[in-house]
Amino acid sequence: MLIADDAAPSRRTPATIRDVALAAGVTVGTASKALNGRGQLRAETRERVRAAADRLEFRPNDLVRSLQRGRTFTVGLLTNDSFGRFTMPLLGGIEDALGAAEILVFLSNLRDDPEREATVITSLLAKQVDGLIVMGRRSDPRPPLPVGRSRLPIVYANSRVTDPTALSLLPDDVQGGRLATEHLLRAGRRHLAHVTGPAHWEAVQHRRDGMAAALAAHGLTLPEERVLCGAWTEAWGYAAVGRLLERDPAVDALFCGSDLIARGALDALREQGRLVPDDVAVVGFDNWEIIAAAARPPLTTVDMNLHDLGQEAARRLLAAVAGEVAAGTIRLPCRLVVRASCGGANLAGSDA
Amino acid sequence: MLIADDAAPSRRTPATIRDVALAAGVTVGTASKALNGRGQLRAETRERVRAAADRLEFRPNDLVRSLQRGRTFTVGLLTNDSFGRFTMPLLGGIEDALGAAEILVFLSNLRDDPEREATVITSLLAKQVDGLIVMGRRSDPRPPLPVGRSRLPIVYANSRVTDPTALSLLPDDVQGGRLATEHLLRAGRRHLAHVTGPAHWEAVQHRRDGMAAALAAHGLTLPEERVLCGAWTEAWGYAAVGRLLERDPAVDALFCGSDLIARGALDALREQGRLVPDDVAVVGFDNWEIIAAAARPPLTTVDMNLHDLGQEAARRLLAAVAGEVAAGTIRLPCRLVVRASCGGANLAGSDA
DNA sequence: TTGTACGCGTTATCAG
DNA sequence: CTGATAACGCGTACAA
Repeated sequence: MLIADDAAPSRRTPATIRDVALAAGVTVGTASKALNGRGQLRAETRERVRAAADRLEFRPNDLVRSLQRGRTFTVGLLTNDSFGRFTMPLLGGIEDALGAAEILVFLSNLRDDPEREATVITSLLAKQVDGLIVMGRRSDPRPPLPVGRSRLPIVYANSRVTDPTALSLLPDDVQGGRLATEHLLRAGRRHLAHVTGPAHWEAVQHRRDGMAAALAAHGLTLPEERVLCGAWTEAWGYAAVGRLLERDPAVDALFCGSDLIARGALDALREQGRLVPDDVAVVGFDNWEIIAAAARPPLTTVDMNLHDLGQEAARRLLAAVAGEVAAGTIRLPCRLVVRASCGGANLAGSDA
Repeated sequence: MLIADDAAPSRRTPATIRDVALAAGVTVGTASKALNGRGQLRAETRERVRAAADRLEFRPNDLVRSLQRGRTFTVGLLTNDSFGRFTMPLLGGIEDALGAAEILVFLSNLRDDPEREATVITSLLAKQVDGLIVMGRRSDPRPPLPVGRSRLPIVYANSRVTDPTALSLLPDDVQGGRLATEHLLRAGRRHLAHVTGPAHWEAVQHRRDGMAAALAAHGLTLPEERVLCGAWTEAWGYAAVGRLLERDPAVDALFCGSDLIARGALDALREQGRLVPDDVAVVGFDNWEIIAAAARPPLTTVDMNLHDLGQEAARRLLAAVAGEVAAGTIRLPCRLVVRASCGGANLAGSDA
């Protein structure tokens, strides 16, 4: 039964090392050595094998390599961000850090569906991914991933977990809030207000804390009534500014919890006849490029450096794969992107 | 040297079927049968094996299965869309169609970098993906993917290719343009204008053609000067409306080539004191939810059904994997999402 | 310098 | 009913 298969080099099925060996007139073992530069081979033989491999477009099957090495050079990226505006920059950073290592990323949108989550994780485990990077909501900490006893390295990126032994990377929202506020102060503003997202979000609290701290450093306070918590939407930004200006017309600067909120705020300000930045300076948060740059005026905003965060997450994951253990929460600094909504770019520079 | 390994069930390394067999006191082959429901086994044996597998949290290694079956149950998704607003809905659809089959998606952002493209494709091929779905710019057709002679099934989704033997799925922009225009006509408008993206984009031409066709069906024409081609940006939408109203104040309806353009247009209209939808009705394109819904007024717009397109792409890919051959360009219908920018929703209904 | 044989984890076939 | 063995594609000691 085990007659050697048809000698015809059928192009339908990808060439295996056997085909190459056959074509080069050597055995499989020799072909392997020739292609991997191992062992002692006559240069002529090596060349002959290489030529055959080229001709046949031979590509070593990574499944086998993975099987042998016990590593697949793949990682899973789990997200719940259906719009992708957080996923894509992260993915970019991850790919940058992983690309060099020729590691590929399985991306799956869990859509907050625990059932999907379970099946996807099962598949990912079966496919022997080297590790997992988990993104998620940043409001309530999510339960640790149900990976059973598997030793799979996991990094939580831009998401919180209830597991203290887990490693998670988050933007430093406190510092981000400080950054925005200091910029506003440098612009000479003294009556700052804050329009932001739902109060229970940790990020909301942190950004506010950062703002308060920066103000305190200048002998200023952030009165309760100048902090408006609502939703992460344009509509809320618009509505909030209406209320704010009504009860506190002296406000000369606005720190918004997101670019979308800032867009709404800018609209409201314009309609109320307040000039930005002359009357009111505005800083956003997210640096959602396509939104912030198109604002009128273009929005100065805080960038969470998600690309870098992705890179760092991937590096940490690689380290974990290599056996390094780490736990806890790491905060990565944000960065201010100066556009026009706070006045000339001349105030930039003296950032941390 | 080949002493059977330490009997201690070390938890560090995932359990293999050998561990299970050992624990259940059977051979590997029997264990396999027990777990897969194959062959004739005594119920007691089957149960014993299952119990052992459970206890050890045994998970079959997909690498091996893939190796044997010649299929990995993975596909690659290649994109250049760095914002992810087209990628994510597509990914959603793809996962929906693939999820049932327990297929996972490698996502890679090529970033229009041919070098990256080459290495990623090499990796993907090495990892033996079952197929590829390629997204890309829809302006100039991209060259076919450099996959050599490999028989890898490829579907181009929301992107054009120069290869006539390839299969590509695109939104039906002509129909989309018609949809938008008919809606405007139903609203009683007769002086329509079109503000859209760069003239050389095929999508721009198609949407315009659809618009012209719908108008023609009502005995109307689309004069050259009421079509403004520019960029896919808010700023262009804003600027275009300025020009348009100046030279043609009678315009009572605007079909915009994208939601972003529409946002810019809405801003300009508001500032010129034109009421939307009373004075001018506006329809956008993309249904970029977060942008369109937050517009003032909320934007009626054409949805490209990218989720469905993703699903269909995945199904086609699966069919191709199964041996079915297909080529050509398939256009999938768009859908109108009615919000407030054209007046009451009462005009909806009689769509194709 | 090259060939042989084994192992990676699993399934399937065939023998017992 | 269960066990042994080949095979998937490749790398690698070890033998020749």
